[in-house]
Amino acid sequence: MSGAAGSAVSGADERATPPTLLDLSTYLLSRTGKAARGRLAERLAGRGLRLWDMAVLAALADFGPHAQRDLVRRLGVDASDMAKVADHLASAGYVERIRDTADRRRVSVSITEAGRAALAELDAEARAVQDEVLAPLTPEERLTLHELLRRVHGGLPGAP
Amino acid sequence: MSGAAGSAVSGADERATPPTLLDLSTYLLSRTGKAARGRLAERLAGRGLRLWDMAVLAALADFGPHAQRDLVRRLGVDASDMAKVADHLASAGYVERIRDTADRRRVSVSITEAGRAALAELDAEARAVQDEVLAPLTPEERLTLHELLRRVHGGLPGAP
DNA sequence: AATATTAGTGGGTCGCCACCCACTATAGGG
DNA sequence: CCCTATAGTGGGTGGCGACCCACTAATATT
Repeated sequence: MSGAAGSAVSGADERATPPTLLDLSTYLLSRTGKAARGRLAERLAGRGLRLWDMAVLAALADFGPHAQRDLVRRLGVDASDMAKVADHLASAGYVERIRDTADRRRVSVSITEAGRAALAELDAEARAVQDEVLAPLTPEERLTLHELLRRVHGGLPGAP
Repeated sequence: MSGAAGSAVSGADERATPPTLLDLSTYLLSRTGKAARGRLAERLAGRGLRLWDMAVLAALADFGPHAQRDLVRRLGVDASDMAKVADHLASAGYVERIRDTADRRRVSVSITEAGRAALAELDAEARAVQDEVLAPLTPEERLTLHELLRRVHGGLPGAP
């Protein structure tokens, strides 16, 4: 090959990301976020679960039983999709659905012991992913990052 | 409603995100990243472009002409998809494709003036999104975040 | 009692993304 | 030359996430 035609690209940094992109926090956020999401999703998939499943379990564990419509509001999912997630979690034995006796249209969803156990494991998985992804940072830096991200997250539509 | 059935959820924080999730940097990263990605994609779509188009333009602007296979290696896309992106960019007049005379299998892709102009605009869009998403942070904090993300990004597979 | 509203379900669409395969054209090594 | 490898292309697949609509059951409204 040698010098060959008009193709530049010296060869050393053949795989380097364009600085134009690296200078964009937007890009970095999107890229690292995707990596985090992807890896977590992969691990959850190993257990037959998806990200929404974990979110629902977390909501139930943190705030107690919800009517499905409340889960919908809290998590911002489509009601129809929520029904499917609830169905899936129920068939896995992680949540229990019972008709609300006061308003029989409603279905109250609550987490089971198995669900709590599963959530604990999912949480561990998430932290493992975190350790992978944030490997280049010191513990203090991770804290800093976490706090900054929390503020950014708080500014997004759908979180006070 | 009153006490009613098992439904807890006091009512005030009905839309709050579960702390179990908020405590995970993984989650925050994924969430904020998705927001950034989504908004940028939305803006690019307004110009008939996608994220990969921008990445390719950036690579060409930053490193000069590439054979398609080099773009594939640098950006980690599938060769087949790269062909489509190149095709799309060419038909928009943002890149020029010429057969490499030395190795006629190769197609050398280079950015055009129109392409550079477009990239500049895309960059501006990206920065606008950045301002939106990072609104809660001070300029110094944004810098800190950027640096941390850069380090994290550097640790991901595909960037030395 | 008639009507409107709400909760949950089932079913389907659409766009995106990543991936894979078959195929052509060219190049290079024995 | 023959055979293998490489560059690019076209076409197609499968998963996923978001969304939307039609429908039932139950509740509120008047």
